[in-house]
Amino acid sequence: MAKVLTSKEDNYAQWYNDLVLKSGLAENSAVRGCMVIKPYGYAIWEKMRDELDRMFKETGHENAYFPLFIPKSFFSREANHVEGFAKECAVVTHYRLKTDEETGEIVVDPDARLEEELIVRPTSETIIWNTYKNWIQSYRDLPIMVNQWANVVRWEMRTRLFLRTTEFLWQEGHTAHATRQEAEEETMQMVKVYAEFSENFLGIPVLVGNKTESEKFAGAVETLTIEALMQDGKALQAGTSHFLGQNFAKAFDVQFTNKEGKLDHVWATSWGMTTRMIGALIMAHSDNHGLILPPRVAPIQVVIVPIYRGNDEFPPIAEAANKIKAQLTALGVSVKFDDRDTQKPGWKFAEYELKGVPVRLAIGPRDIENGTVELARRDTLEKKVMPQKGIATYIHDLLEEIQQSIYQKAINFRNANTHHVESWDELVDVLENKGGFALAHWDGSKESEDRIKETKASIRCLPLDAEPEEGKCVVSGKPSLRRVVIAKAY
RNA sequence: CGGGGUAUAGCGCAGCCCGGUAGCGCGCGUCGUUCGGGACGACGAGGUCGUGGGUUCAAAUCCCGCUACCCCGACCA
Repeated sequence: MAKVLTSKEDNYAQWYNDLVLKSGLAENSAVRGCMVIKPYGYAIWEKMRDELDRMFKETGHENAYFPLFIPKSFFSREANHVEGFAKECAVVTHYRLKTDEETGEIVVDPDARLEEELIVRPTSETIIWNTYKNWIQSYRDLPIMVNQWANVVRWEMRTRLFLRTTEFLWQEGHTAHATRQEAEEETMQMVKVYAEFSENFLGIPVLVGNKTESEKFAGAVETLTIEALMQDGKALQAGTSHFLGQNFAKAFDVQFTNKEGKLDHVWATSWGMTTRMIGALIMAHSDNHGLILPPRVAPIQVVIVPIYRGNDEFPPIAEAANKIKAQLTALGVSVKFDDRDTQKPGWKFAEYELKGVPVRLAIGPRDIENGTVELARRDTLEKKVMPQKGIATYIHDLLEEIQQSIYQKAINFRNANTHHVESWDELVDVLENKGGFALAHWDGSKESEDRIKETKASIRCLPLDAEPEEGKCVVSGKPSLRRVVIAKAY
C-alpha cells in the first residue's frame, strides 16, 4: 500500500486531511487559507451544484450574478450584519501596480488609492438589496426569486480543506416578497430543499431547526439550519435559510406600493449552501480505505478494471467490458472502463476504493471463459462473481440499493449517537465522553446558552419536529417546554 | 490572533546535538520478467538544504531576523 491513510480511530482530523489529499479532491494552494479544488473534487461539486440548481428552478428561482466587490459604504447600512462580518473582510484599497524604480520590484502604486475601498463579498445581501431597490416599485414586481452561484471570501484565521477556507464556492439565494408570510414560507421551503438534497442526494440525514438568537445569521430575524452529524460525533451546519424580515429593505430603503396603494418595506430571505458540504459528505460516510460516495453524487458510478496477461488476453476482455459499459450507459449509469496498461489491477482497485467509486467490476480471462464478472461494492467491500448476462440492470438496481444503504447506515449512526440528557452532568458526560447530539431542555435564556458554550459545545438548533415536552433546563433548572440539540460542532 | 511544531529531490523523512564529499523509502525514466488486491530485478535521472543576514578557513548543521505551512485554542459556513 503506497498511499495509506491515517486511520479514523488514530486521528480523525488527520484521516480527513489525508483522505482529501490522497483521493485527489483538493489541496492547499500557494495562497494562505485558499484551496485548489482538483478535477475529481470539482466533479463532485458539479454534481451537487447541478442537482441543487435543478431544485431551485423547480421551486421558481432563477440565476443571476452580482459583483464580487462591494463598496464599503454599503456595509455600514445594516448594523448587525456589519458587526457579524467586519472582522473577516478582505478589502481592496488600490487599483494599480507599478515597478519600483530602485528595486525593480512590483509594488502597489501609492498614487492609485481608491476613493472608496471595495470589500470582497463575504456574502451579497448588501449589493443585492442596493440593486433590488431599483427593481421594486410595486407589489407587481414581487416576488423576486434569485439565486447566484459565486465565490465568497471570509478571512478565516484557521482553515481546513472544504470545511473552512478563506475563499469558498457557494450559492446564495436572495428573495424579496410583498408579505411577511410569503417570506417566511420561502425560508421554510428552502431549508426543506436543503434537507431533501442532503438526505436524498448525499445520503446525509439532517435535523431541521431554528438557530438561537446568538447563532443566527447576522442581520436575520430568524435562521433555519440543517445540522448533520459526522462520524467523530461532531455536528456540522450544512445549510442555512434566513428570514431577514424587513431589515435589509429598511437599510437600503426598498419600499413598494401594495395592493391598497400604501408604501411598505419589502420582506426578504436569503439561503446558502457551500463547498463545505463536500466536507460533510466525506465525514458522513467514508472509511479507512477512502471515500464512500453515494451513487447519486459519485462522478464515476461504476469502474471496470480489466485483468490480463500479454496482448492476447486483452481484446476479448475489452469487448466484454465495452459491452457492459454500453448497457450501463444506456441505463443512465456513469461508467469508466479503465483500460490503462500503465497501472496494475491491484493498484487500480486501491485507487478507486480511495476515490469512493460505488461499484467496481473486474473482468479477467476466467470471466471470459465463464461469462462472468467480479463485482465489488465500495460501501460494504463485498465481492461476488456474477454472470455477465443481466449485469447492467442488476447494477442499475444495486446503485439504488447502495444509495439507500449508505443513508440508512448514517441514520443508524445518528440514532446511536443521539442522547437524551436530563441533567448538567449527563450533558457534560455526553459532550466529553460520547460525542453526538445531546437532546436537552433549555430555558431559552442567553445566560444558560453561554454556560453551555463554556463546554465548547453549542445549541445546534431547536428542531422543528420536536414534540412539545415539559421539563427542566439542564443548566438553570427553570421550566422548559422543549428539548434543543446540543453538540460540539465544526 | 494566542500557544506549539515543521521547512533538506515530486511526496514522506534521516542527517543538525558534536560544522568538513547531500542520504534513505516511495514516486519518476529505460529494459526485462509480471498482471484475479497498491509486483520484482537491473540500470538511471532528480536537491541554490524555505528565505535574508551573521559567526567561521569551511554552515543543511551554530546565532539573529523574516516568510510559509501544519496542529491545538478563540471566531466563523
